[in-house]
Amino acid sequence: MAKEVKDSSTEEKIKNAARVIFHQKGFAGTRTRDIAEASGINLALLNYYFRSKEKLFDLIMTESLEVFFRSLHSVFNDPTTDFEEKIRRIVENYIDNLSANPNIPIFILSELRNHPEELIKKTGAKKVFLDSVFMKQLKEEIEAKRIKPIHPLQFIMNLLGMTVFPFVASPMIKGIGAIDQAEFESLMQERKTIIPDWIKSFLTP
Amino acid sequence: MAKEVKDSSTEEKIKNAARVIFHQKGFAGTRTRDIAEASGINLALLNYYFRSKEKLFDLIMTESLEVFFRSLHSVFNDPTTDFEEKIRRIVENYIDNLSANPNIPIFILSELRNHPEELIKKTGAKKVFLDSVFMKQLKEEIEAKRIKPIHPLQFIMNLLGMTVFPFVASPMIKGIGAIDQAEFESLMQERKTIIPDWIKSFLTP
DNA sequence: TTAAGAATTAATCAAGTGTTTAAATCTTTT
DNA sequence: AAAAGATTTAAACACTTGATTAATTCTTAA
Repeated sequence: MAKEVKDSSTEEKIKNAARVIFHQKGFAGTRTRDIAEASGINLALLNYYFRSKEKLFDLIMTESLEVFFRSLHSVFNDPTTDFEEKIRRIVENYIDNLSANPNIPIFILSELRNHPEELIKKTGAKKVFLDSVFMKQLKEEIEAKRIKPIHPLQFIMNLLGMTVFPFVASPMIKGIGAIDQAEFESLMQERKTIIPDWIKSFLTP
Repeated sequence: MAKEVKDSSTEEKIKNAARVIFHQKGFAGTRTRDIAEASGINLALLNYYFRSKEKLFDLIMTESLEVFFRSLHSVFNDPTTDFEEKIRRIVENYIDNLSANPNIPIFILSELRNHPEELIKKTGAKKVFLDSVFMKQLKEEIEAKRIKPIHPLQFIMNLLGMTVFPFVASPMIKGIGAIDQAEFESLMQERKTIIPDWIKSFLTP
């Protein structure tokens, strides 16, 4: 009956440390001893609670995919918002999520090279993106000639590129711009409003 | 005096195999035995020619940074091309380079999280980007009110985001779009012309 | 209170990993 | 052709790493 205590102490401590380190160094770069040390627990407890490094990793990865994809599902499929409004919400939602978890994109994308198929399947990415209300609305807007014709994937690449890439490349951005974390974050906040503006301007006929 | 032979056989074989595997799996995920096997050489030869896994890695990383950054230096600083022309050339140059070396961006960016400072310094990124003729021209265009005002870093993030991100996220793009490598490449070719169009459209006042 | 189960610990194991060694083979020079 | 040097090889070494074990401490239920 130590379930409640467990969830909020040892088990959770391990998971939190694991998330930070996995996000920073990836699966191969992370040693179970690092996780144990960072969470202040005995090495054996990692296997006691999670069976193996890989099981723990899968847990963190599933959670991370949830943050990266699932939070968008509702926005993409909200029937009550129009196309423009969805763009604003997607960008804002993403930038908020990634500001709180800045290492998630590079973590997911770099692990993705090792197991592309299964991870993609896990996300249900196709459902979330291409089969969404958002994409239907994009096509409608194009048919109604309210926006310029564009391949849906080209559009998604622009949207994600402009929104996600700065987080993937943040050390590089900070380096070439000679700015610190605070300035970087402020630029990201600014992007919440200007990315939708840019998108609108290259979509309008 | 076997120097000529050496460069074109064993040493080069190791380097080529190392490049492929490092690009795919990163430093931590690569085992020297994998490199040896992939290049068909005895394990000890890796240390015979390159001293250590880390020295070999540094060599590959330096080369990769060269591809990723230095090829742009001349384009960024060409005084004979105007602002618009430079955008076209940068995008085309990048897409050509990355089509030939699609794993370089995710490789560099994921290794970058471990050693941000030194790697950034190695690239001379600030010189290549912010202090370039290209950025001077951007400021001139803004002052002359020929384009909308924009923070140089915001501009660079859009340019790189739209150009580089698809390569970083290619497994994801292919997954969510249900397309194969050939279709992906064709989309990338298309982007060579449409990215400059998009940029132009959101820069014009 | 005490027995039973859960949680924690230090020590250890077995496999994996980067590297080295010493001998063998090949190449070049005289 | 023989000596000297470069290259290659199989084997081993030293260390790391994920995982397990067996004992100990803590917690809970009767």
